[in-house]
Amino acid sequence: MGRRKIEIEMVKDTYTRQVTFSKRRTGLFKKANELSILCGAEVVIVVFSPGNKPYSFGHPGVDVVAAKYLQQDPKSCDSQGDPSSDASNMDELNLELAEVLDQICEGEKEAETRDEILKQNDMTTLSELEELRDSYKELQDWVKLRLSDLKISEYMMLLAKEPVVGVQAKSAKNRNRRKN
Amino acid sequence: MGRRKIEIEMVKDTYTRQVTFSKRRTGLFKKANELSILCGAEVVIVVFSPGNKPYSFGHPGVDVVAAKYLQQDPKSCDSQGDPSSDASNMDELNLELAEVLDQICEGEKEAETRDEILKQNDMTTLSELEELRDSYKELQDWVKLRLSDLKISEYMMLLAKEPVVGVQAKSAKNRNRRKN
DNA sequence: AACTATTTATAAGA
DNA sequence: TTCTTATAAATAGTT
Repeated sequence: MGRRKIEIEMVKDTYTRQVTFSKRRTGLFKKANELSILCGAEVVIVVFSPGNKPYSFGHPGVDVVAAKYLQQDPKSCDSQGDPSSDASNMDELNLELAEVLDQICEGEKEAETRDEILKQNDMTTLSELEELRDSYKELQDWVKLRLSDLKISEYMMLLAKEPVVGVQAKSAKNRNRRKN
Repeated sequence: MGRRKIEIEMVKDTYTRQVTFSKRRTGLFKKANELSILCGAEVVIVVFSPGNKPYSFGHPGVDVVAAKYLQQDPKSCDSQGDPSSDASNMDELNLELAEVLDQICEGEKEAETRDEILKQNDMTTLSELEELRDSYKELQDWVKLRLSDLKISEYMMLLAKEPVVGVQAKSAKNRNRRKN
């Protein structure tokens, strides 16, 4: 949308890239603001500049949006990546969070199914006992795996920055992944 | 940018508002994608439609960018659209998250303890069976509770441009979905 | 879902 | 960085 048409690819010149970022970030936030007003929509944006500086936009208060987001069923969330060209790779990345949440929901359902089975059986034979033990261990493994993933990918980075009383040392121990 | 100029204010007609939302959300995500490619920037967007459906965009990935954002010094973040932010409360958020993390670690340790016990016993008596069952159910409950916390923590971090007071470790109560 | 008259965003230049 | 402006891109109203 300027004097010349440009290809959508990394701007090579550093200076030009900075300028482009500033202009387009401004434009993006403006669009977000208009969207929220025109449609009564709630929007949150977080952007990192090429120089790794963070910028954010939020309307209305982020906490309000957060509260709402928490009440959604993860499966109902649409997630979009590159709207035009080679989107396949990015769509995958976009769906990361949703997939994790999906797994969580599935795991919950599985656990309840097992629970139901337990209620209906008398569990007096040894074979059943072993089945139970297997389920139990399976559940444990699932918990450990999921916990490790989430902790490492989300929590540790948070805690790394600003020291949190008492927890850092403890969590550091558990940081070692249990070998997959 | 259309046949006529419009004022930036809530579109009154419901249908028109829906259409406008769809068009503009698409445009917003496209712009975000272009920004990320042109400038090598990282972007995360979360939007709620007027019908309260959530949509999200993220490059390279929602969780990655969110985690990175939280690494930053809150005070260095530019914020637009909601100027009423105060980074000093970030500590509180961190503390809440720390509590959750703490509980997770403890629970994990408990689980491992149980695992050890299981390995050392032969589990042939009925009483032991019942113990196992109790442990199993306890673990399940723990998972359900902890999972809720994780979800909340995750989202809070995603959306935590502003410190959100009270990432309750007990908010699991409010999260009764999947009831079968 | 398409179409297009206009408005809006912005690339290059200053 | 800020402004100017020619041009590309987005989109409001229409079909």
